[in-house]
Amino acid sequence: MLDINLLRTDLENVAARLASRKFILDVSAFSALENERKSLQTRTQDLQAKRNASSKLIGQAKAKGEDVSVIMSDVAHLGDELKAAETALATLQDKINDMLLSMPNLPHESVPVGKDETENEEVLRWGTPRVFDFEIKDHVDLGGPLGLDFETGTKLSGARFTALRGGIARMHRALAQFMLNTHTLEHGYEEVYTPYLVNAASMMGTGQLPKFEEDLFKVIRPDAEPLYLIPTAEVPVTNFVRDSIVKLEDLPMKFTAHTPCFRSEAGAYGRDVRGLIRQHQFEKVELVQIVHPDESLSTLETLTGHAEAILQKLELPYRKVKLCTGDMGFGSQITYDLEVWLPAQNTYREISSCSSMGAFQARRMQARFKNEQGKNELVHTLNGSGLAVGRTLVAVLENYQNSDGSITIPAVLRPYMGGLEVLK
RNA sequence: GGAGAGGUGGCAGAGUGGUUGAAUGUACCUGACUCGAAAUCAGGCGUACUCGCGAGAGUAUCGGGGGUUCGAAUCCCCCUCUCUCCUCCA
Repeated sequence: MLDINLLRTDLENVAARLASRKFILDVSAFSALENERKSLQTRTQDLQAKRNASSKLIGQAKAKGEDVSVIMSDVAHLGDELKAAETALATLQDKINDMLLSMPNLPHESVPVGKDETENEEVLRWGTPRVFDFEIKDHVDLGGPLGLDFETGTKLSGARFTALRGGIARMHRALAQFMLNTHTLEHGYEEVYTPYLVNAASMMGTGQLPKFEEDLFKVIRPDAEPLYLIPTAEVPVTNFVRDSIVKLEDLPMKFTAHTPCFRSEAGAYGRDVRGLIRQHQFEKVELVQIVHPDESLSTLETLTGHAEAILQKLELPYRKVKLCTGDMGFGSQITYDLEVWLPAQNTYREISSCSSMGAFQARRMQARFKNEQGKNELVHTLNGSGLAVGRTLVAVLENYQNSDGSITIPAVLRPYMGGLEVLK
C-alpha cells in the first residue's frame, strides 16, 4: 500500500499518477476523511491524557490515604465520552485503511504511460522464430497423442483442468527441475518449499486481498479461519519476511520455489479456452527477491535476466516488453513481461512477468530491515516467473515439433529425461 | 485429539491492579579517564502515531482481540504461537 504521508502531503500528484493506471482516487472523500480523523484523533488523545492524569492523581492520593471521591467523580463522566471518541476514531481509521488497501501502487516514472497492452513498450527480441517447411500444429493437437489429456482433467475437476500422462508428464516435470536447478545452481537463489494454502493475512500482505478475492480459490473451514490456495508462489515466499526485521547483511534475500498455482480466472470466460494457456491449476517456478531500497531497480534487470536465461537455454524465441501504466498489475511499480514465440498462434504470448513492487508489499507486510543508521526501514520486494511451466511446455511442443508430430527434446532438458532426444 | 507450562524492550530476565514505557544484566551509542585499547565511571539507547515553524508536548504499544476498572504487563473471556508429556500418523 501507499505511504499515507505521501497522500497527506501530495494528494493531487498521487491521484494524477494513479489515474495513469486507470485508478480514480476520490480526492475529496479522502481529504474529508483525513480532516475528520485529524480532529477526532486530537480530541481522543486529549481525553485520554485527561483520564491518565486523573488516574495518576487517584493513585497518588490513595497511596497517601487521602479521600479520592472528588477526583473520581470528576473523571467518571469522562468514560462515556472517551469510549465514544475511541470507537468513532477506530471506525474512521478502518475506513481510511480500507481505502489505502484498495489503492494500487504508483507506477515508477520510467514506466510508459498508456491505456492497455497495445501501448506496452517492446524492449528487445531474442532468437529467430523457426521457419517450418510443413504445416504446423498447435500444442493441443501435438500434445494429444503424447499424453496431454484434457478430457480426463475435465472429468476429474471441470473445465480448465488438465491431466498429463507419460512422456509429456515427464517433460513437464523435467522443465520444472531444469528451471529450479538453473536458478539455484547458477543464479544463486535459495530453494524454498512452502504451504500452498495460506491465510488471509498473507494474501493481504502481497496484495491479493482485499480487492481480488474473486480471483482466488478459498477453502472454508467450519471451525477455523478460511485458507486460500496460492495463485502464485510470490504469496507464500514474499510473506516469509512479513512482520519481521531482517539484518542489513542478510539482504538481498533470493528465493526460488516451484509450486502449483491456483486461479479461479473469474472474468476470463471465453478467453484462451483452448489448450493449456489458461488453467485453474498450473505449475510455476517463481523468483522472489527481498532487497535494499537502493537496489530494487537494478535487481529488476538481473531478475528478469534470470528468467530470460531459461528461455535462452531452451532456445525459445521471445521478446521482452515493458508494461505501460494501464497494463501493470495492482502492486507493481515496474513490470517486464517476457513473451515466448508460439508458432501456431503466430504471436508472442506471456510466459513470465517480472515486477518490482517497491515498498508496496513491504508496507502491507511490515517487512523491514535495519538500515545503515540502525533505523528500521521497509525493504523492497521483487518477483518474477522463471517460468510458468505449463506455458513453457506449450512453447516447447510448438517450437520443437517435427513433421511427423514428434517433438525434439531441447538439449538442456535431455539430462532430465534420461537422455531421451525425441518425444513420440 | 488429550493434559500441562509459557509468550515482557536486540538478547536474557524481574514485575500479579496505582507516579511502570516497564527493575536488573547484557549488547549498542556518546562522553570522561588513556598515547591507544581493555577495564572503570557518567549519560543515552524501542516502535508507530498526533499536535507544533521549532524547542517540545501528547497518545498508543508487555503474542493478537475483546472485557472489568477512575486506572491493566498485572484480573476475566476468546484466539494464536512455542515447549513438555500422552495419543495418532506419512
